[in-house]
Amino acid sequence: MKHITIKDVAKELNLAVSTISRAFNDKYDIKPETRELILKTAEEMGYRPNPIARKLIQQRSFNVGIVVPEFVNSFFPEVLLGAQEVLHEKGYQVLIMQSNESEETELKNVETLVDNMVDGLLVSLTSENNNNSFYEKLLKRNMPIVFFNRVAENLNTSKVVFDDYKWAFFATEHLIVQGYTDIAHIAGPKNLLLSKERSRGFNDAHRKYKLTPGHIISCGFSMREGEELAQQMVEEDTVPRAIFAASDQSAIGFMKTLKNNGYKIPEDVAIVGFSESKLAEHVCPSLTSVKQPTYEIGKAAAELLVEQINNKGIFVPQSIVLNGKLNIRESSVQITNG
Amino acid sequence: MKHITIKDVAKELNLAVSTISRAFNDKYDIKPETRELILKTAEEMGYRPNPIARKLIQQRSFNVGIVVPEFVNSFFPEVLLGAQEVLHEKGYQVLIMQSNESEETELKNVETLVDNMVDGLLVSLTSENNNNSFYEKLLKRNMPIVFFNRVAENLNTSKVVFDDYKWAFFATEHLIVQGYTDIAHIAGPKNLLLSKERSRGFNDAHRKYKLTPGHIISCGFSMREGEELAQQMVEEDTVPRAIFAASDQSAIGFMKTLKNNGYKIPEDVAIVGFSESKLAEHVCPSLTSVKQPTYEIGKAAAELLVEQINNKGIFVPQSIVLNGKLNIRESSVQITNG
DNA sequence: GCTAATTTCGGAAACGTTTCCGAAAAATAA
DNA sequence: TTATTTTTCGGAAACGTTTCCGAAATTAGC
Repeated sequence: MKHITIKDVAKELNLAVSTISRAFNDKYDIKPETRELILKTAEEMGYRPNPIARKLIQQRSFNVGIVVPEFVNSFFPEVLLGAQEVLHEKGYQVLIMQSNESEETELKNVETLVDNMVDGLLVSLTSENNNNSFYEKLLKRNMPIVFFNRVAENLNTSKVVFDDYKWAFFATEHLIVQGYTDIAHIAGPKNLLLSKERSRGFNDAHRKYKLTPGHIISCGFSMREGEELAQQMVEEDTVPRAIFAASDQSAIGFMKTLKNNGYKIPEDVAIVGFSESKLAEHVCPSLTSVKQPTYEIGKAAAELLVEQINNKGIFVPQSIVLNGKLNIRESSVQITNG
Repeated sequence: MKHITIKDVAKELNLAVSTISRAFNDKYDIKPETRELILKTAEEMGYRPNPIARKLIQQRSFNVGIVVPEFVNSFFPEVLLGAQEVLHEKGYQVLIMQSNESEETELKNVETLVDNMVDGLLVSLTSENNNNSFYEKLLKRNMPIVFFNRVAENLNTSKVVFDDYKWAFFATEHLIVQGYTDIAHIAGPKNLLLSKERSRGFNDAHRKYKLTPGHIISCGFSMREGEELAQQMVEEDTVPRAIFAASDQSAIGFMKTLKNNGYKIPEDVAIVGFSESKLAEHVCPSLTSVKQPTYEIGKAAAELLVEQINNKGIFVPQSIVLNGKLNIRESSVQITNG
């Protein structure tokens, strides 16, 4: 690929490169007519300023990087949509990388993005995450970073999270109110803050009703892991009367295996999930789930980031906590009650 | 963000920058000991060669750009996973952009990527696509591009596609064989080649059994559009006995609206989808669908691309056609037959 | 020990921009 | 008109690399 450069335009018009540059950068020490002329012939020649060279000289790129742990489920893509909208609006291009739930590739992704001089970073941690010294270093060097959804507790920067505690509480309460007392919690990966928060909500809901909380079983977010857990419980005959799962995926996997083993949902066991995946509404029976404001998470995170970028790293870290909604569906409604 | 540069390392060791550069580029005109020394102190100082400067001088980036029309459904993310695997293996970093099914942002995305000096492009067109002169120009300038899944007929470059014709044929045949004769086809967006191929398969399957093909109704890929279509058919009382939809999303939307209007699936109308979304297996009733080899599509496309990159644009365009599988489920099995 | 061949390194140009400084040109003031 | 201010533009340095060319240092050949 041969790129047309500013020099080509300068030669064509018999002007200095600095003049061409001025025409493109809207500086006011250029005569309007020459500016028009330059812009016109540049357009004709197919010239576009090379952002690589621009980055090098300006030390800023108007690119921001986003790192997500995965994107085969619709959750993160939806967040990305929100982030992308505000970032495009403010003139940033968005570079997306995904870590495949591996901390190692997560770090590589961040390094690539930093090396490519992104102006800021939006990141959601992998479930493997347990060492944040890398992020600490970046933050010390004034790299604007905001974490979203899967955040690290001890990092001193802006974050936008969902109110996991509250909605785990409500989801559990929904089961309790319907008369269930034997409720187990399929928790998320241990090192994630959101797993802890959801477990805490689960426990506190029990406390409110003076019940002793049921088992909390740590589990991954995937459907497969939900299936395996269910299989194990079926074999050990320890299937509880109700389940509150930390993800829709594990909830659905769990439900599927239960159905295959002759259990009826919700008659035999009631299930509620978390995160409102696309599946929840369409699964049989449809799955009660907590809906997170995905799009808004992305928007909020992006807005905090541009603020950080504009303030060149001097800022007060903010934490935004967003609200959700419990969508009650078939999988958790007590039918055989009276 | 202050970056540590090659000059800093040179100063620290009292060497010329060119020497430092040699140490990092494995050239053989450097003494092994000094090389070791340089690498060690560079590591200590936290120096990493700036890829921006590198791109500028080398005119290549070891980045490839991928642009997809959307990624809230799992199809494209899965393709991306495959592409990413082979590209990482070959030393490329992957920059992902999504076009939101808008041709305008698709073009902007491609421009951004080109401006950022990606070495090659993997693209899947938006459903709006109807003008490929931009891609033609790029190809003339020797930009390596391979299209996948949603390709343009008239562009002279490598493509990897699914055998849409064949599997649309099989899917339709599956319905015919079970005794259905009144089959409608919910087709995809008109300007997409894959829509035409799927319609052609639909027609030819009818021909094989000497049946006159049913209605072909053009429709988007989304669930909402499937719902709207169904609603309209219900009101006009033109609901056929069987449906072959060009996407799972539209199939599921269609099915949902039908169910809400008292139709029974598959007793009243049989449905088969296309693309094997995550939903197909979990929906009620579960949806018969054609499974595409998403991961393999990504891998094949990526391999063709690196080949093009290595051959610097001098290559013979290849078209790879991949095979699939029909997953037969509840939504299409004729029960009330005897 | 001397020349010749080889290895190892430094200097400088280049990539495509932006930006600073100063000079030329134009506009204004006297 | 001349002097002064303002506008408009050109030249050159800078960003952080790589790469070419040549010079110094080392090794080999005799």
